[in-house]
Amino acid sequence: MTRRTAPARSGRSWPSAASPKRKLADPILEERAQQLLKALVQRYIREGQPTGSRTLTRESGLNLSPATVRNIMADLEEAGYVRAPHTSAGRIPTDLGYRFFVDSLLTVNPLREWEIEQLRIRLDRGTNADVLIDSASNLLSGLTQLAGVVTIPRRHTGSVRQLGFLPLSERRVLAILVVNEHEVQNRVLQTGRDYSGAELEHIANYLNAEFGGKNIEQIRAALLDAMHQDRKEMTELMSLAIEVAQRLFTRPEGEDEDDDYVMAGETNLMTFAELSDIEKLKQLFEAFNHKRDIIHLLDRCLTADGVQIFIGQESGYEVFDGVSLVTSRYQSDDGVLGVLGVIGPTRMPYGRIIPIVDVTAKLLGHALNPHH
Amino acid sequence: MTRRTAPARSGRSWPSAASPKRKLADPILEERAQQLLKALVQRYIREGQPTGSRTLTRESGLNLSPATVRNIMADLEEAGYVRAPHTSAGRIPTDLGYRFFVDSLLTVNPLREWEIEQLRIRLDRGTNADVLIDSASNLLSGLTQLAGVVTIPRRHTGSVRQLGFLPLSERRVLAILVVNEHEVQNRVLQTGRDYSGAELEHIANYLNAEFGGKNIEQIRAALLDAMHQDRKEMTELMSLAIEVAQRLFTRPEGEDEDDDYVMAGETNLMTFAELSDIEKLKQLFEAFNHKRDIIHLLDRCLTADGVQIFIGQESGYEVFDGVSLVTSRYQSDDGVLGVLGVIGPTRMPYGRIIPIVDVTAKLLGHALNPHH
DNA sequence: CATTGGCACTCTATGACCTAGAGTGCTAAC
DNA sequence: GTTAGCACTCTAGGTCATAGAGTGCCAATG
Repeated sequence: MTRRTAPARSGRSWPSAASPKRKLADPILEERAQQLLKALVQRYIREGQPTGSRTLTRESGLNLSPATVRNIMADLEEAGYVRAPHTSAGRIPTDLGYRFFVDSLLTVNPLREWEIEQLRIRLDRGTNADVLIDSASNLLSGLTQLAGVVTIPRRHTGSVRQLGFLPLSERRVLAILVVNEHEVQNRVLQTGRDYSGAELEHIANYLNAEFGGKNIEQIRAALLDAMHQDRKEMTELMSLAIEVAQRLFTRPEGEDEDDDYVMAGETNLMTFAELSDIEKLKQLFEAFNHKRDIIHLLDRCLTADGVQIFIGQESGYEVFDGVSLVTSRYQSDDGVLGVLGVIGPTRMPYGRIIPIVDVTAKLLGHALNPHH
Repeated sequence: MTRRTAPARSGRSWPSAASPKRKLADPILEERAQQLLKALVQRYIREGQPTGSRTLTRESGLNLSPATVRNIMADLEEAGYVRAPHTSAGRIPTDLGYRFFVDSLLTVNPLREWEIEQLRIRLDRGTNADVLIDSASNLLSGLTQLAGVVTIPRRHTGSVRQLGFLPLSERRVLAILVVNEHEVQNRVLQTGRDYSGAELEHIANYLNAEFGGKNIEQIRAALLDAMHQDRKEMTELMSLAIEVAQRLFTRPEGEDEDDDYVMAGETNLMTFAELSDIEKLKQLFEAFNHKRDIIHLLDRCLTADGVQIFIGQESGYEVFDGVSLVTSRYQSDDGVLGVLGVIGPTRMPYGRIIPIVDVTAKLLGHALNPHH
């Protein structure tokens, strides 16, 4: 199991030095406090209800009286790890409590070999990329009974395999770009003058020879170079080709935001008590539809390897109150392709979710490897 | 305003002959009953609460005592047009009541000229079809504060403008199909043997000459014809071309269901009291995600012109309990393209919704006309 | 001096009970 | 055929009492 890494902005650690008032500095007490916190979080994830000191003594395995537990809980509350919904309820974890739990207390249950095998079968190489993305998101949602989300790989990471043109009408040419073996992109170019079929074919040949196998970033760089060369040194064909390629690889205006994601199982979230507030639920679903914020959030996970977790409002978005996100980026041999993950109530079984996300990311990345 | 037509299976009319027990046969009473039903439905759409006899006397404009109204209401209840949630609440309309209301009692408020103008601006010709579809669905949802839905035009209605091939690797050829001026389809063909670029170009030329301008249905028919001709009579080129075209226009297996729709504003439905039952809401949203049933329902609207209305479970789907659908098909000069509409609680202001759907359908159809 | 038993206190959830109000159905009078 | 009157029903909402869970604090303890 890969080590879980905390998102950059919230990489908090247990405040052993920053003891708020009294005993938490004592290593023994601290150990006990951790055990209790662990028991509390686990139980809350299971039952969804506040837990009192009496129950906790039983559950934690520690040999302590309820009174002692009460003292410790008071400390934990002061430190911000737990809170009481009202005076005479038990305690429940805060976001900070969950954070400490997933960073330091969590024991992960790895998937069984046959479960991985199941996943592997359903994420088979050689299937169309779009279908794979869909499958992955459905698998995530199906296995976890939460919402699954997978970002669609960015276009410009793929390498161009082939390039062709098709004259449409005067001054309009359809450019076809085959990326990554299977993926096809089309773009209609308005040209300054007519091009004959033969001309287009020559241009295509030239560009294929020049740029075949490179990825779009590289091609852009090469084009920039070519621009700065003296036109005199080029054949007419070359400069024509460069001009066309320029139009082709310069992203049209509004289209720079081609990021998108696929989500499945959102409806699973409707059954959770913590989201039964319909207004909140509505706002969450609106965020899903809006996509921009979610994309932004997911993009933040592109930088770090391994499984990452956003707990509640840590993400910075209000709608994520009570909601957590477990993600991992997925990558093929060509590099990072995107991010996938699971969205659910903060009270989710992390020990099960994390390996699912982890393995799915790896298998999806593998399945998207360019064929040889 | 176009006349609203009832869906085929529910084209009920007022049972003037089938009077259940007593006075409904009397034309005067019938008239009054209708007026009362109208007042009841209108008020319920506005207020969302059961209405009693006293209120109804005031609201209906009729000069009757509450006691008389009570009698009439009892008749209407027996006939199935209204019902009482409990003994001492007022009455609310049943699905049947709504049906009669929209078929015979409804007065539609046409849109103001400037409202139409607004719509026209936002559904401008010359925009990309996908963007238009999105806009339409957003407009529907925005204007009505309900969920807007637009089916994506079926592929095979468009006419093929151009056709080209791009050799990928040995035995794999990318076929490019330009349909309807702007829309591009790609398909990878696994071929039995290698084809040279020149061969492919010849084939493309032949097929373009043969099939350019025809729509996909026509092409399939032509291909079927060609199949039955004696092979001996064809040049090798022709038979090659036919073979390739066969593969190209024969829809791959699982892909026959390429129907799809775009929905916007589903979240608007979450605020309605009649859907506050979270389990029901969940099922409805699952139906939206599932798509198949919804598509099937929308497809039923393809056959009839004008605005159509499905009220509650009339549609035959349980999830539509308490939910109605107002639709219209939209069409360009080339024929019917698809269906659009609004989904909302049965208690929706039909008088406003109907013209919105009607006008949007017309404008969208117009905007999707092939350019000249 | 950390731990614990004891105790007073607080807060919630639940159910019983009551009442006001809205609306009905029926009957008898008009 | 219509209506006034009346007994009846049902709900929404409020009050009240109670049981139960859990706390915080204090004084006792090993």
